[in-house]
Amino acid sequence: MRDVAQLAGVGIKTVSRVVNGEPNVAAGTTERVRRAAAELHYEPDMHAGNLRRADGRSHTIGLLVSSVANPFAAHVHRAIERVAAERDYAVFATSLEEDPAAERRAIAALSRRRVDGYVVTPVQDDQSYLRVHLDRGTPLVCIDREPAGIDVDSVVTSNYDGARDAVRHLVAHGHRRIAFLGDLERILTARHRRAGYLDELASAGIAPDPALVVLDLHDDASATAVTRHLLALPNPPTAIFSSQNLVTLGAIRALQQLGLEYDIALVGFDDVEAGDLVKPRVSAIAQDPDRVGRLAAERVFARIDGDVSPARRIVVPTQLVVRGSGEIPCPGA
Amino acid sequence: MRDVAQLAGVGIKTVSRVVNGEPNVAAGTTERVRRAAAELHYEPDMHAGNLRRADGRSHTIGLLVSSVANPFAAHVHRAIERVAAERDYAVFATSLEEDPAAERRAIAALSRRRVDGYVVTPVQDDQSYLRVHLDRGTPLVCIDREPAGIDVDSVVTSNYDGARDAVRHLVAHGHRRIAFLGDLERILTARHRRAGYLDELASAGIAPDPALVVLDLHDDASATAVTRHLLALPNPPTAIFSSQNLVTLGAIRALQQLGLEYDIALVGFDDVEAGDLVKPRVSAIAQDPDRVGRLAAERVFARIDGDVSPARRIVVPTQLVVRGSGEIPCPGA
DNA sequence: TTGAAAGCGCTAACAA
DNA sequence: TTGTTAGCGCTTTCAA
Repeated sequence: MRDVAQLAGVGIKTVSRVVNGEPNVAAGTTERVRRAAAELHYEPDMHAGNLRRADGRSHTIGLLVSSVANPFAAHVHRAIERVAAERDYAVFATSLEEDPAAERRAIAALSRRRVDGYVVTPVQDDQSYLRVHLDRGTPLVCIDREPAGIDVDSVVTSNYDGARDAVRHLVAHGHRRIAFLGDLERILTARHRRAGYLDELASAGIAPDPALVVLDLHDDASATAVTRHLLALPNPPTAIFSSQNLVTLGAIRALQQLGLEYDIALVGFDDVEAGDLVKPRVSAIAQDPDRVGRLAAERVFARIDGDVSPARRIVVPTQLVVRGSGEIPCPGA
Repeated sequence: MRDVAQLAGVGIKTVSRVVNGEPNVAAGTTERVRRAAAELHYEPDMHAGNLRRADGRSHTIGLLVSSVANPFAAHVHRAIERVAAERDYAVFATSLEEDPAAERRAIAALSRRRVDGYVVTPVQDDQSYLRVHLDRGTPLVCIDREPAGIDVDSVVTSNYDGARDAVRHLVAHGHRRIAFLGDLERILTARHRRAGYLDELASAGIAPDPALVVLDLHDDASATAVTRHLLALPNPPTAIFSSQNLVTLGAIRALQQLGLEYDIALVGFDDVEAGDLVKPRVSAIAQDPDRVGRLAAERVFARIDGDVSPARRIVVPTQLVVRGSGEIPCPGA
C-alpha cells in the first residue's frame, strides 16, 4: 500500500480511501491511485484491515457438517454459500464425521480465524462450552439437530413427524409387522426418528416387536446384513422403515438379493438419488436441504446484522414421496 | 493478550511464548499464563499474528469447484480436507457453476484473505491472469481440467482413455451404432470424452453417425428427452455412451419409459450412486475423486513447503465397472 | 480534499 | 528466563 501511495504520489490514507470506495477523493486522484494499484498488482489484505476496522468483520463464516461428502450436507452447504456469496462472505467448511472432539477442534480453529458466525451440526451432547463465543458476539445457528445447553437459533427437519408419516403410510397399506432400521443412537435425529416410529405404531394399536427394531446402523453393508437376517426370521416383517440414506440402499440390496423387493414394502427417510430408477421405485420421506441451508444462512446473517430477538427454532417439514416401494400391500391383510 | 499478561503478572511476550509453545519459559510461568488465558477465555488472533510472523502463513487454502453439491466435487473436497486437517489447515470452498466470472471473483476474494494455496477446477479458457498470484509465491493446483496459459501442477482424470475404454467395451459386445450423449462443449473434459469416443470408433473402423452424437447436455431432463428422440429414429442406436452422471440418469429414465433398458446397452462416464440397484445394473467408467483430491492436496502442500520442481501433470486412471447394462449384446451381431 | 500520527493484536529482534 | 521496542498493513482520528 505504501508502494502504491508512492507511485501515485499520494498519501497512504488516500490509497485506503480509493480502495474502499470512500467519498471525498478527487476524480483525478482516484484514477492515479487505481492505475498505480493495477500496475503493482496490489491486493488489499483484509485481515490487516480488520485489525483496525471499527466493525472488525472478517466477512467469513464457518460451517460444520457431518461430512462435506454427504449429499444432504453438501446441498445444505451449497444453499448457505449462495446466501453468503450475495454478501461477499467466504465459507469455511469442516467435516466432523460424528466425532465430538472434532467439533471443539473445529470451533477453536475457526475462532482463531475470527469468523463472524457459525453454522453447526451439533455432534456433542452439550454445547454449553460455546457460550464463550456467543458472549463475544459471534452468532451460531444449529442445523439438522437441536443444540443442548445453549439458547440459539436452529433449523431442523421434522424428523419425528416424518417418521410417523412413514409408519402411518405403511400401516395404511395393511402392515403391522414393520421393521425399523435405525442410525447411530448417539445421533439426536436418529432418536427422534425412532421415537416417531414407536409412537405411530402405538397410535395404530400395534405393539412393537423388539426383534424388528435394529439400531446403530450407519452404512449400507451392515444394513444389508441386518435386513437379510430380519427376513430370515420365522416371523419376518412385511414392511421396512429405514431411517437413513445409506441404510435404505443397503436394505434395497438385501431385498434384491433375496428377490423380495416386490413383496416387502419399504419407505426410507431421506430421499435417495436415482430413487425413481430402482424397481420398484423407492418411496421416501424427503428432506429439503436447500431450504435448511438457506434459512440457516439467513438466521446467521440476521444475527451478524445485529438481530437480538429471542432464539428461533425453525422446523422444515419433510415430504412423503410416493413411488411404489412404500405402497406394496401387506399380503395377509 | 495484554490482559492475560497483566493477570499472570508477566510481560506480553511471555504470553506469546506460552501460546505458541516456544521454549525457554519456566514451568511455573507457563502454568500461570495458561491459567490466566483460560480465565479470560483468551483466543489468539491468527491473522494479527500472521501480519508480523516471519512465514506469514494463514494456514488456509482455497478450493474452487463446479459445485460443492456435485458428488464428484464433494468427494474431492472431503479428501482435500483430510490432508489439510493433518496440518491444521482450514479450507475455503467455493462453487463456480461453470461461470468464468465467478472464477476470477473467487480467486480475488481468497487472495484478499491471503490463502496459502489454491486448488482450482478451471472454468475460464485461460488462466494466465493467475500468474500474478503465482509470482507472489502462492501455489495453485488444477484439478479435473488442465490449466491453460500457466504452468502449474494438475491432477486430472483420464477422460480421453476412459471414453475410449467405454466405446471399446461396447464395440466388443458387437455394437456399431453407439450414441454419444455429451456434456457442455465449453467444458474441457467434455471435449476430451467426445474425442475419445470418436477416436475409438475410428480405431474400430466405424464411421460415426452425426445423428447419434448429441452435445451440450447438462441435466437429466434434457438427457431423457434426447434419448427418447434417438431411440425413435428410423435407424436407432443399439448402445449409448453417456458422458456424465446426470446425463446417465436421464438416459436410464428414457430407456425405462420405453421399456428398452434390457435391449439397449449403456455405459456411463462417472459412476452413479445406487448404480448397482438399478435393473439392469449400470456399467460405468468410474472416476476416483478421493485420489484426485488427495493428490491435489499433497501437491499444493508440497509447494507451500517450498517444492520448486517442475510442474507435474498427474493422471488418475478411470476404471471400467462391469455390472450388466454395458454388456447387453448387439441384436444383429 | 488530503495526509500525519496513533494503534489494532501480535511476533521479531534484541537487550537485560 | 524475561521484557522492551519496533513494526506487520491497514484504518481511525484529527489537523491542515
